[in-house]
Amino acid sequence: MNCLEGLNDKQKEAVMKTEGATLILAGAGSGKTRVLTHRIAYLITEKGVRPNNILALTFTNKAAKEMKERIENLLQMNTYSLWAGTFHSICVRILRRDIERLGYNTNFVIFDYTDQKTVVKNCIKELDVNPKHYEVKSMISFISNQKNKLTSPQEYIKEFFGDFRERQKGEIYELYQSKLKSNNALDFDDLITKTIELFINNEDILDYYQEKFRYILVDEYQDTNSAQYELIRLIGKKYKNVCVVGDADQSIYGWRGADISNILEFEKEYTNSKIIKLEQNYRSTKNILNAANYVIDNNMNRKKKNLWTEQEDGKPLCLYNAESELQEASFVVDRIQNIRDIENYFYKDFCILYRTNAQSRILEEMLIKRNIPYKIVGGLKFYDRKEIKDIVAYLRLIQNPLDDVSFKRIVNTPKRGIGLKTVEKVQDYCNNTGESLYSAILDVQDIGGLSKGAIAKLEKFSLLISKFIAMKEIMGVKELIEAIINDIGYIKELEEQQTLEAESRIENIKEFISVAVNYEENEGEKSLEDFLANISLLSDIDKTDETVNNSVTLMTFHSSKGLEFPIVFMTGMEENVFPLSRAIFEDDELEEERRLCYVGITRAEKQLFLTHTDRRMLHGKSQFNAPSRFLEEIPRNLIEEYLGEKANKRKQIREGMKKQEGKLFKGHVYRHETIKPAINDIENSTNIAIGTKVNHKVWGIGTIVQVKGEGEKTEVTVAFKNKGIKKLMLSFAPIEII
DNA sequence: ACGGGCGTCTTTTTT
DNA sequence: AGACGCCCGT
Repeated sequence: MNCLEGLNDKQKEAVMKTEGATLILAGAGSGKTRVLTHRIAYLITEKGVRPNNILALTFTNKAAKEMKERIENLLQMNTYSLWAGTFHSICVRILRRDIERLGYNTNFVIFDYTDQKTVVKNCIKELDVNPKHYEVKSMISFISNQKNKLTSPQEYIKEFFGDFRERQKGEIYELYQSKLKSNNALDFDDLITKTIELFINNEDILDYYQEKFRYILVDEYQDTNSAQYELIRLIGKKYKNVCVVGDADQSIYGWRGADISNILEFEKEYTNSKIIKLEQNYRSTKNILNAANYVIDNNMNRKKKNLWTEQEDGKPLCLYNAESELQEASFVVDRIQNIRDIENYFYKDFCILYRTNAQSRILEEMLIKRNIPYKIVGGLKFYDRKEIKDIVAYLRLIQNPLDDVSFKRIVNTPKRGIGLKTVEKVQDYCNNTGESLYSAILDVQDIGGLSKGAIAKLEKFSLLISKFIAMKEIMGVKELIEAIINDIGYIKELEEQQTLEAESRIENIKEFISVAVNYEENEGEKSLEDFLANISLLSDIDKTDETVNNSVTLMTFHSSKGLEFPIVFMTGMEENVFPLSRAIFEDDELEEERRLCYVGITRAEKQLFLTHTDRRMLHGKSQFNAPSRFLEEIPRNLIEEYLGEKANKRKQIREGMKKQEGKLFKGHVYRHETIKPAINDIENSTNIAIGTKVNHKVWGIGTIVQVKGEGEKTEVTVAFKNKGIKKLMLSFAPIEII
């Protein structure tokens, strides 16, 4: 076996530079996964490193799994002792061993976003602060930000003691954290920060892992946040054999705390670090790669690099301007069918990308209508379905009886006549004794103020849970789930409803059981806690059904990171959609959108389609958006516009425009162009366009930044000098066009 | 305790 | 458009 076979010089260098810190700047499609796997194989065979001395951090569990499989193929040995996984799953593994040192139990559960919302809501209520001032969503991201910066609630409160609002935010954070602890629960960020805390407070444990993980590899390094950076720094401090692979141009998780400056920090932290650049792209045709290079070049805040390919020019990019999202969907599906028929591609070779999950619906409907098999990544959120969350809540309470959030979810699901008032009384009791809800109802007589009926019902419930806890000891996960469903009569209740919705819920539950079967067949360890951690740490990519074989893939641009497809459709290429409206006025956010666009383009191997529509239903309203600025950033000679048979009229209009403007794609013509109405209303069109200057009776001069609706209902958003942004009904507003 | 109905709000990406 | 929360009647 030769670990260097088939690699180019740079790749070889990256594989062989095993000692010391290495920063691999790997452009899109430059074979970084290949380098990582070969590097690990090289470490094992050539350097005699034992697999259990290697830690590989990946972005999804799927990537970890694939990496292990490839190494196994390369080396013909099993990689059981190699730790490869996401930051989160690796941290769970570490915490399961030693989290007791931090005062948690090793059977802790992981709280997802829904649980976090519940906890934050409780905190706001309990602290009796004005909920208007502290939106749940922004509190969660506030807390997440603090954790990623490794700021404790106490530190935050201390720092902002003088500022009432900030201090109160700190207090919510503090209460949130203590609630998590009393529930014996960790949120996603805690998995990282608690591991760091464990290391910092326990030198022996840190030392153990420093010795264990002598070689560390980190994939998708551009998307790590400061906490993750700190974690790597701690573990790697002793041997400094840290190899990170990333591409700053593909950093798309800034909103989640990912920090590109980690790349700069890396060079500072590891003074003798070696930087290796992989710039040859093996994935895409010249046309596609050029388009990507041109687009990303518009980002000011970036190091130039030269990504090149030996491949042929390939087909030009195909641009399509639809009237509506329906027409857009129908175009995409037409092309898929057509190309598959004529050019020998399979359905699995196609991928449809969009900016937001909400855009998938129309595409799905069209695919169903035309009988094309497809799978959708994310969006669907199988594990967010009520019926699944209910069953999971049972499992969580069984595995961690301190979990009050799950307790409250299921105490009256299915209906047992235990209402809010009763639960509140138990909660009051618990607030005094410090017990968990489940523990309190074990001695339900001790709780004051409950009616006889309530006591009986609670007793029955506590017996039920106790029984399940006993069953857990002797049953596998699948068996346990089936026992629970039978016992509580969940499916029976649904069957009685006899609705389509109930039917699909039953289907989902069956699907969930097969998830458990799968888990028991494939996973080495088979505990309930491991099962639960497993399902909560799955990325959207991990969750997609691998068994659906030959189908078109639909997903967001974000989910597509790290993947590749022969033929890619980038849909919804419109201002306010992509880039998203809120990113347009923020330079940083706009640049991140552009990187996202770059990620999208570079997914394509052979052919790339770009579609945009004149009119799109968004949030229940018709919107007219100009074509995305990213389209203008692609040189015109790389693009061929698709004009279907119905487009003759359109073609004439466009030809006319071309003559007028001289060029269609040069400069920012589109954005200042009159909003194009749907063809049939052309007679009714007005001169209102984005960029039009208007004079308002009261507010003076302003610029139109958005136009929504049509006809009498047209609503314009105008940015006034010094007066801010106002929404106006065109038909009533006292404005005139300047 | 529970469910229906009405009004309000919000609009991203996710481990 | 859709989710969510609140209120009221049973």
